[in-house]
Amino acid sequence: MAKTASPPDLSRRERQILDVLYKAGRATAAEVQEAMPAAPSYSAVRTLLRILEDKGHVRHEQDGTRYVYLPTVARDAAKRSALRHLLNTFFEGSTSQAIAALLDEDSGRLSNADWDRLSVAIKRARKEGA
Amino acid sequence: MAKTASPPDLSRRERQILDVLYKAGRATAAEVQEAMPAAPSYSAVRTLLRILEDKGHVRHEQDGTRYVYLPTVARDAAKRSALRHLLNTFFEGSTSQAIAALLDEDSGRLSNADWDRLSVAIKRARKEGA
DNA sequence: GCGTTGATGCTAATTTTTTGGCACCGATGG
DNA sequence: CCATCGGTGCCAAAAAATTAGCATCAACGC
Repeated sequence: MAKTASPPDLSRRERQILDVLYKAGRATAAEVQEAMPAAPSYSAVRTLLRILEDKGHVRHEQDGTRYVYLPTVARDAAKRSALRHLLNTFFEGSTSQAIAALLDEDSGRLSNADWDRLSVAIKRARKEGA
Repeated sequence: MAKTASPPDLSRRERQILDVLYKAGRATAAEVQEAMPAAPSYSAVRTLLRILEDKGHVRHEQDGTRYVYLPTVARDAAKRSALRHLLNTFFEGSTSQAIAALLDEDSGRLSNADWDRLSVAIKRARKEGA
């Protein structure tokens, strides 16, 4: 079972950092710090990043002098895992309930193109599933 | 701003407990313990529940001799908040992307009734939104 | 060549979490 | 009435997370 963005085994700060990385895709320690809520010191952030790297949640690439950090678990896998967790916690595992909630949430902000894309996706998914 | 099921300010155990409570709706300390991943001692769980109560995330009702715990923030609000967080972290805030992911996730498990309900929900949402 | 800047590695100290233990209390039933 | 059972409250110890400091090193500009 892969790690996720909100697995039950990460500390508060670790989670925050991973969230930032998933959102940004990749970031330096400084960038992570900026993006963090109630950010701690730069030094603290770096330490956390190193810890996350130890645990295997994060890796880094060298970019000139500095490091750029990335999540190890593919965004996509993390995404799925997070979705599943949310589904189980709040939607009794029901996909359709979740979709309904999403629609309810901000139907107003969807463009016509969005709606069309959605209709298509649904038709396609329905066929595939059957 | 209300608290959610995965707010950046809860500790690991606190989050786990809150997740359990949101999923179950209400539960005694013992039930919470059972439902927890890698559960600690009963005593530890009770302490955490008391802490969560202090912080205002949880309240309890008396049921005969014992306590039954409930989240203070309505399930619905927590749900929304968690959704929004997920959207921002993994879907660039895009509702339609998220829905697409949900459909992709397990289209196979949706019944015809589910699909129909979904279609209706979408049509309705589209009208309302415009 | 040399100081300054901006990064890193490591480590120690602090703070928070997490845990379990123990005393107490009401209900139950022998 | 007393012992037991299942719960609670409080507290202190242990473990983990969080934080910051300091030494070091490469690149850059003067």
